[in-house]
Amino acid sequence: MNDKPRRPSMQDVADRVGTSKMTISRYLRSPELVAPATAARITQVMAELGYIPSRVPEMLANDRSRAIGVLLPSMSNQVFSAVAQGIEEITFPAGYHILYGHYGYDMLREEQQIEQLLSFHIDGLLLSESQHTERTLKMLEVANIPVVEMMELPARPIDQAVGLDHAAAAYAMVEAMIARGRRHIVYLAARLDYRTQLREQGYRQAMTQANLPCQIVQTNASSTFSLGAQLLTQAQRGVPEVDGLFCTNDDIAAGALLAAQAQGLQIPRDLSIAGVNHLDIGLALQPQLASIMTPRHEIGRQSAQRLIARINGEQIDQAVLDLGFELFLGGSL
Amino acid sequence: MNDKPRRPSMQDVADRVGTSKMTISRYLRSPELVAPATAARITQVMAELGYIPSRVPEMLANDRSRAIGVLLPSMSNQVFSAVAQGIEEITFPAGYHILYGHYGYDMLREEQQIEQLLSFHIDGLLLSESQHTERTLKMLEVANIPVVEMMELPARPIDQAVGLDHAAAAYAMVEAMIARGRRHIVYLAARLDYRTQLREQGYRQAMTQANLPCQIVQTNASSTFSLGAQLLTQAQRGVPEVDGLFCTNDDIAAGALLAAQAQGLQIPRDLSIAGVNHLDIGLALQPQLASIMTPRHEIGRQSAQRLIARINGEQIDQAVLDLGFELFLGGSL
DNA sequence: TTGTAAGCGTTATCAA
DNA sequence: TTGATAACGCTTACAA
Repeated sequence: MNDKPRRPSMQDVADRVGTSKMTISRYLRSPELVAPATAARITQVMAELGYIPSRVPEMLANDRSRAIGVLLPSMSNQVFSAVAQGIEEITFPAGYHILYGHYGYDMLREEQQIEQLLSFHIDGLLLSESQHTERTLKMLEVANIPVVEMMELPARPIDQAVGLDHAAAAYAMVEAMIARGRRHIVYLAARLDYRTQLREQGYRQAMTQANLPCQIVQTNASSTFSLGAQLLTQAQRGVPEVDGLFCTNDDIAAGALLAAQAQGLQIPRDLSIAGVNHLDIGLALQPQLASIMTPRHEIGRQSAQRLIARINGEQIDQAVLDLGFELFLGGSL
Repeated sequence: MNDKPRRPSMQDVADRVGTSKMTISRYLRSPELVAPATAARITQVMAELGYIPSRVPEMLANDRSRAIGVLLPSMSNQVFSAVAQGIEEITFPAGYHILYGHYGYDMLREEQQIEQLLSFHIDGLLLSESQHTERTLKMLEVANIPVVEMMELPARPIDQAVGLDHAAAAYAMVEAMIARGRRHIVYLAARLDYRTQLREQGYRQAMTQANLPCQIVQTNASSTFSLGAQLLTQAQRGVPEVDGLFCTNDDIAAGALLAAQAQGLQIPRDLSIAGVNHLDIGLALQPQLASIMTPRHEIGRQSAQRLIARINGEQIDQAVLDLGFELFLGGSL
């Protein structure tokens, strides 16, 4: 009942040219092996028909798709769009197509997405997380494709990892706040993913080391500017003497800063505020927001580079690559 | 030379179970047709091997992938992540996998991405733009798959369109500013995509109708908060008496608002500011940012619904669906 | 309840 | 310089 016309195939091109499909195939990979006259006819017919080669047979025959799966936690995170840009700077010239998926910071959805991507026979996989379900690990083991876990530095990576030490970064920032005389620093945490937890470790370590009490305000809600305002209020209620906020990201930090200013507080005189990732919003604020600068673009590039190297069968020297971080102190400390 | 072990196939499962692969295939589609004992063995072996079915043969045999391509302009735009969420609310229960691509607001990259997606035999395509290259149109015609153009209301859609009237929305907002006594309203435009141009039309129409001069400050740079600050400065230089800013999006508007406040200006007393999309940042500002509320989530849902209907061979009643908009006046007018 | 054979679009291999 | 054939993993149609 479905008499939908099929898209033109290599055979259709061959028929019109008056040759076998093998000649068309050959022309596409090594045009110099085809007689110039034939080649000319082929180009013409392909344009006429709007022929687009199918990658599907290659997937079937060689288990190779020239596609790389990339799983991002969200589709509206500037950090990960920078990672994606870094990835494509490497993969595009190398002739790979990227299949993106997102999983909303949810291990189970990550698992489903990986299953989907594997059913498309991807040649390699870039993940934005270092925590996975059992079944994810099993699937990746069986699929036997190169994998790079981005962002963190897992003790035992699936295959390779490229990232930075989030606990150390948090530690450094909180230490800088303490050095400026802040004593009642509260950690504002949202969307309790693993990186948020790592930052909590760094925060706790810095505070404990300075003999200061740890005060954490957290929620599972996802980060927004408004949430930053809410968390500020909660912090002030729980810790009236609060004089510093270390926020798990810049959205929370910016929201808290704007809300504090709306209350009439002077930043940083009355309250120090720091975020993570050094996004553009921090530069638009007055004072500029202190934040941790993360090498996200380079994480994307290095991850893609190392993934493609492994796809090509090269050995890896070191399984985990630490790309470090820097502090931007701005004017809010 | 490449003795990489292949991923387990249906045949591998069959061998271990001691049956033919047909029985495995049958078990996967209609378990009730397989003897319970056999079924039990199959489940067990599939788990042992970590078997994941390949969609590739189906693509080859039936030209059907159960995958839908979605092209977004960027991977860090909250508007489009809401669209994507709306899409998946429909496609996930319907059993479709989404293949995302992004094209950086560039028609040529859109063309390349479409070619890639078609090579994966997608069953349908959702686009975020209504302007395309000639070759894109040709490819889509030949591919003969359903297409929905999201966001705008093209006069002659490729197939179907779901969106809103951006010119009318801009007109309404500028009219509201004029009604509040603003006379020197400048349009701040960044990333000169088609929607930015449509908004310019609306702006011009409202200003002309009120016998006011049109003043436009534009740049091809992509929107950031800092850019909003820069464009404000440019506007002030070009139009010293400026008393209103209509901005092509909330990022620009928020950046301009913060910069204006840093200059000591009172919003809205000295300057009215409005944006587009009603993002969370606008609610965190003081005063809250006037903005155009766009039904992006619903655009995603409706687009997906209508695409799947067409994939299933249903007829379309109306080719273009207008989902409207509302104004949020906030406190910045 | 289970099995056999053919075919989807392309390329590697071998032959002409 | 070009062509014939087999193979990739799975499903449909048919047979047992």
